[in-house]
Amino acid sequence: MDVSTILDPLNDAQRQAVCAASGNVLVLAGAGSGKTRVLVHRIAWLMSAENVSPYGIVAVTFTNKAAAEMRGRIERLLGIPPSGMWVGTFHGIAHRLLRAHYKEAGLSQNFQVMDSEDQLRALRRVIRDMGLDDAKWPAREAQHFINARKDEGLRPQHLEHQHDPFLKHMIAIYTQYDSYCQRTGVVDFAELLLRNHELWLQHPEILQHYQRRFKHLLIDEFQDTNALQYAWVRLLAGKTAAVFAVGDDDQSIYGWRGARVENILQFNQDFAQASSFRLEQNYRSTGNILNAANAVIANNSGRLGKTLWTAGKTGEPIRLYSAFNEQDEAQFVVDRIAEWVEQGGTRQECAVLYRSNAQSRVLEEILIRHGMPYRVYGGLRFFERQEIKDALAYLRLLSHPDDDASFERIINLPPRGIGTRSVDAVRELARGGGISLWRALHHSIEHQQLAARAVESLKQFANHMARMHAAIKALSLHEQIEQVIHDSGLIAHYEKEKGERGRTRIENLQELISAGRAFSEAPPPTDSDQPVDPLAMFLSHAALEAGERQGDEWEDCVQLMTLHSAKGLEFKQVFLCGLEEGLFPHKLSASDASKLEEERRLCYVGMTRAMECLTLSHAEKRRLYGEETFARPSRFIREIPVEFLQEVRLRGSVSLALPSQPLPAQNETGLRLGQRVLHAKFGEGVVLNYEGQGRHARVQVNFSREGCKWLVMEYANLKQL
DNA sequence: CTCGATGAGTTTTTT
DNA sequence: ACTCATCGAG
Repeated sequence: MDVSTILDPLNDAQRQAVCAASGNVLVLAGAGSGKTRVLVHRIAWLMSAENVSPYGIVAVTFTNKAAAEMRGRIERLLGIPPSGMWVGTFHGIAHRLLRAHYKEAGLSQNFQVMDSEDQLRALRRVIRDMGLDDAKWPAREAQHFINARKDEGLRPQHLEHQHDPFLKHMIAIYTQYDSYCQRTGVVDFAELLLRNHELWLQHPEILQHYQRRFKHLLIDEFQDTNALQYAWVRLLAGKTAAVFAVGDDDQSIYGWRGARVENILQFNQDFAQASSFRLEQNYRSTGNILNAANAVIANNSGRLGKTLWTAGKTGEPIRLYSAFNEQDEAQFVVDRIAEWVEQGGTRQECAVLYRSNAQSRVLEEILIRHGMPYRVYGGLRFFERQEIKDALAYLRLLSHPDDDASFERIINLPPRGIGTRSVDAVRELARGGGISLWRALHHSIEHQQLAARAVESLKQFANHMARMHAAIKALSLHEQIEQVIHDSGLIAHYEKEKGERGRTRIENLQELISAGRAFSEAPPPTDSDQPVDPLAMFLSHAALEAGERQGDEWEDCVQLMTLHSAKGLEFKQVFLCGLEEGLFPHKLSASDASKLEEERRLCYVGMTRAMECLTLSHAEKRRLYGEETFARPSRFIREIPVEFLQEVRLRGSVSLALPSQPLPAQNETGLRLGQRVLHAKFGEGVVLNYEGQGRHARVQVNFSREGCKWLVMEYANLKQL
């Protein structure tokens, strides 16, 4: 392949990164600077200029979408599918490895992957079985605790309770939960990675095999890696593989779920002789948008420091609208979109971004009133739907009878006269004998300790499952699914559900059959020498790749989504709504400087989604949790220099008469956000916010001892540290 | 088993 | 204000 095809479309900085001498490379790539492009071209470069076999390359991403996108772009660039190369998510790759080495990893051959909902149900079960009060020990909390520990690579035996009763319980639940998973042959998301990591540590020969094979590791969105993922990369890379990591510290918005930006800083120390490159030329946004975004993010401390620039147009100023309330705000946004469409734009070029999902409702109402089609991202995905999970539970139980969670889900669905009493009896038997519910079911039928009618129902269920098991044995995957959906009685069950809902449920179940057919036509690659059961693979696929959000993609729709889900996307028109203190930055992040910085990065991410036009809005009054709340405009608004802003005023009169009103000046307090200060009485603290000017200026300081306080500058007498 | 009352929680989300 | 899960009564 001609290298000019690879290098010609790149700018200097990109080309330098792509052609960097073989070794560890860190690319700091600002928003819209061609991050994925560099990754893809690097792979092509390795293959053509350095003669690296695709067999020796792994490329890791966070989402299935990103992995699919990358695979597609590699294929387009090379002209052939990159067979032999591993391109996938951390979890997808870990899953593939565990399937190949399930024995050494201590898993059963048909082990199943649990999604978060399954995990929560499992934890509820475990907590109840431990005889704990589930009101006092909420499963959610345990779920967070366990996932966070696993993401740090920690097992219960690594944890110390330090005589803290809370920790003591959490560790006990963690222990019980692990043994529940082991017993029933299920693995949660974090477990995939942790198990894989442990597999490598305990079986150096397996690790060596992969270290010898994979000479090049490429990692996307490196700022989002958590401690375990980082350790996983280090282990796989060993001393010899070359790691090519791409990320942007300014776009780290997942700290709250364990992502560690520090991994970027750590890179140069942990990966020998790493060279780093910066991509700062932006190809997406206008000059005004970039300058404004740069100004906002400049308020964060501890950045690696990048300044985006563009060779493109300055563009229009950023529009700012102060709405009276959230209806007014939504009305404004929808009117601007309507204008855009009138002038020949499309709706799908417009994105309305907000901090929290609850904000979509008012926007939707107004959009509906205008008859303007829209699409809300987020919400349930295909494989997460109730009816789909019901059908999958049948399939899982047939594929893996020890899967207690699936057993519990369908034992009385559709209702078949097996109530809590009977299930409790089966559960008791299972616990006493240390066996699965499925096996306990047969015992309880034989022992006849239950009422005759209950035993009869149990017997019928057991026979029913056995019949289905025999019936689907020789069938192809989609026939198996079809058979089970009908035989299980789920169709009949959901037909009874009245209205639209029942009908869509049935449609979804039909869709599941098609999903099965599509899956058998394009099965994922495997490495196991043993024959793999297509059903087991399909079930893992369903858990690992929950499928698309809602459809309607073909229609020209306005795009509604949270700032988090907008990461990685771009739109000509971006509307950033609800820029109010308390909402964005969110009040739950208000008392912690590092959380505030994450909010600011979120704002930066949102702003840099815009290509041509960015519109900001805030409402003076908003109904929140059923209460009218008044909020000041977000600090992020006044962090934008006024020369890039234009206030939009409606209702005719004022708009032309007054020049755009300057917003509260940049910083009248002489203090920097994040600045450490000393107060005579409250001690040391960090400046979080300020408002007003001159004598009336007030600052918000988070004191390490006294917590958050607003102080009047004139009297506070703060000393800078 | 289904229905309605009651109470808790309500930032962001992928795998 | 609204959703969602759980629980007791019919």
